[in-house]
Amino acid sequence: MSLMRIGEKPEIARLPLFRDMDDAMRERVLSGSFLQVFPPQLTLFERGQQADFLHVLVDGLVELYVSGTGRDTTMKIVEPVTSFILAAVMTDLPYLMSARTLTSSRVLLVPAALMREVIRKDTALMQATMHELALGYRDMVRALTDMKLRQSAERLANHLLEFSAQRGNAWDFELSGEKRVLASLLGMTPENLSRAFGTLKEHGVNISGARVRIEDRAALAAFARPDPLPADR
Amino acid sequence: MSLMRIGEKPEIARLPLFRDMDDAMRERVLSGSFLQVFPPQLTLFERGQQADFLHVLVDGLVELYVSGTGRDTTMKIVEPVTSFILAAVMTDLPYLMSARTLTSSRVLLVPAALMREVIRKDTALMQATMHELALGYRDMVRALTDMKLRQSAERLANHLLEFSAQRGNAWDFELSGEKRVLASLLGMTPENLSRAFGTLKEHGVNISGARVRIEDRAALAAFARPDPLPADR
DNA sequence: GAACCATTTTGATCTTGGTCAAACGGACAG
DNA sequence: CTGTCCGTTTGACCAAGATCAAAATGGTTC
Repeated sequence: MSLMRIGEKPEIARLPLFRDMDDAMRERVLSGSFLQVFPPQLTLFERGQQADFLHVLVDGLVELYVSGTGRDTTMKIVEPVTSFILAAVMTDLPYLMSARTLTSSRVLLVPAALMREVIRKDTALMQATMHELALGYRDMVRALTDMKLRQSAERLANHLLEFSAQRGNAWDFELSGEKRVLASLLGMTPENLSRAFGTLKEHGVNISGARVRIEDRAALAAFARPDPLPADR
Repeated sequence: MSLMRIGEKPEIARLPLFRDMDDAMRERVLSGSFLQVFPPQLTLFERGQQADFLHVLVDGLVELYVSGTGRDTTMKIVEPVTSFILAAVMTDLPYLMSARTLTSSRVLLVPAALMREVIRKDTALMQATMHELALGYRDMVRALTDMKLRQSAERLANHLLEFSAQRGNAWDFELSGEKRVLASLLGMTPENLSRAFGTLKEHGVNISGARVRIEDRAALAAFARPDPLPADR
C-alpha cells in the first residue's frame, strides 16, 4: 500500500514530530502513509472538511488560507520539511484552514485514524505532538499580536528580518512565492505591500523583483522594533 | 504545603485537563499546588518571564494581554474554571503573554516542573494536555482570521453572538469586565467600540450600560455572518 | 525580437478606524 | 444630597490602508 519511496524516509524520520518515537511504530506509520505529487495551484483540502490526513510537506510550497466572506487570507506558508494541520487531525475536528500548493509539491499523507491510533500507543510521539501543538499555538499568539499592534510596513520589516534569520542571517535573498501571497500573509493588499517596500527603502532595504537586499540591518531593526523574545524554533 | 481548601477540588478535578488522569497522580499534582487569592488589577506574571506555574482560574476574571510598543492588547479574557498558559509551561519557554486580574480572583498555582513531571508519567494527562493545546491553537486561528478579514462592528456582532451562545443563547445579559478591555480584545479603541455598538442598534441589539439585549437575533446574525463551523467547545 | 499575458507598481480617491478634546453619567465618599 | 472621579460616549479631525483604474515590468511563446 505504501507509495513511499525509500529515499524520503530519513528526512521524514528526522522531523521533530517523528524523531523520538519507537522505530517499529514509525515504520508502521510510514508504511501506512503515501507520498503524492501535486501540481501547482491544487487544493489539497478545504476548510470544513473532515480531517482525513496529517500532511507532511516533503518538497515544494504550500499555502494555508481561509476564505471568508468575499476575500481570502493566507494564514501560513508551509516550507519543507514540515507537518501541517496537526490540530485538526488530533482532535478529529474539521479543518479550520484550506490548503493549496503554490508550486509542484510532494506531500506525505498520513491517515488521521492511523496517526491517532499510534499516538495513543507511543508516548514519545504523543509528547512530540504536544510540543508541536504548543509551538504552533505560540506562533499564532505572535501572529495575532503582530496583526493587532503593528502597522503594515512594520509587519513587513519584521517578516524580512525573520525570513533572513531563518536562512542564517542572509542579507541577500529571494522571496519565495508571489508577492500577492506575501501581502495576504501579512494582512494587507498587494498594492499596500508595494508601498510598504517603498517605505523600507528608507530603512536599509533594497528590493528588485523578488530579490531582497538588507543593506543596513541596524536601520531595519530600528524601524521594525522586533520582538525581544527570541523565536521558539 | 498545600494551601488548597478541600472545597475547590471537585471543580478542579472536573476540568477537561485533569478529568481523565489517574486519581493518585491528580492528588499528587493538587497537593503540590496552592490556591491563592489576588486583589483586582494585580499582575500575575509578565511576558518574557520563565513559566513557573500553570495557572487555573477558580474564581474571578483574568486578562491575558501583550504590551507592545506603546499600546497594549488584550489577547483573552479567562473565565472560571479554566487553566491558562499551558503552552509556556509545557515547552518550558518564557510566557508570551502577561496576565492580570480584572476582579478579585482565586487562582490555583501548579508548579510547572511538577506539571511537566506528572505529564511524562500519566498518559491520560498528556493526552488531555495535547487536546487542550490543539483547541487553544484552533481558538487562535479563529481569532486571527477574525482580525484579518472582518471589520470592527462585525467582530463585535460575532462576539455578542458567541457570548450569548456560551450562556445558553441568552438574549439578555451583562458584559463581564470593562468596555475598554472588550475593545482591546476585539482590536479596537474604546471610542470605536462605542460607535460599533451604535451601528449594532440598527441590527437588533439594544444596549444600556453593561446590559446587552439581543432584540432580533436573525438581524444580528445577518449582519455578523458568523462562522458556519461551530465552535470547538 | 515582437506580442502577449499575468503580476506588480503607481496614482487618485474613499473608507475605516484612530486620535484628541470635551461632555456625559454612574458610583461612591463626604 | 452633592461633588468628585473614572469610565464611557460624542464630535471633529486625521492617518492608515483599501479600492479602483491605469501604466509599467517581466517572463514566455511564437
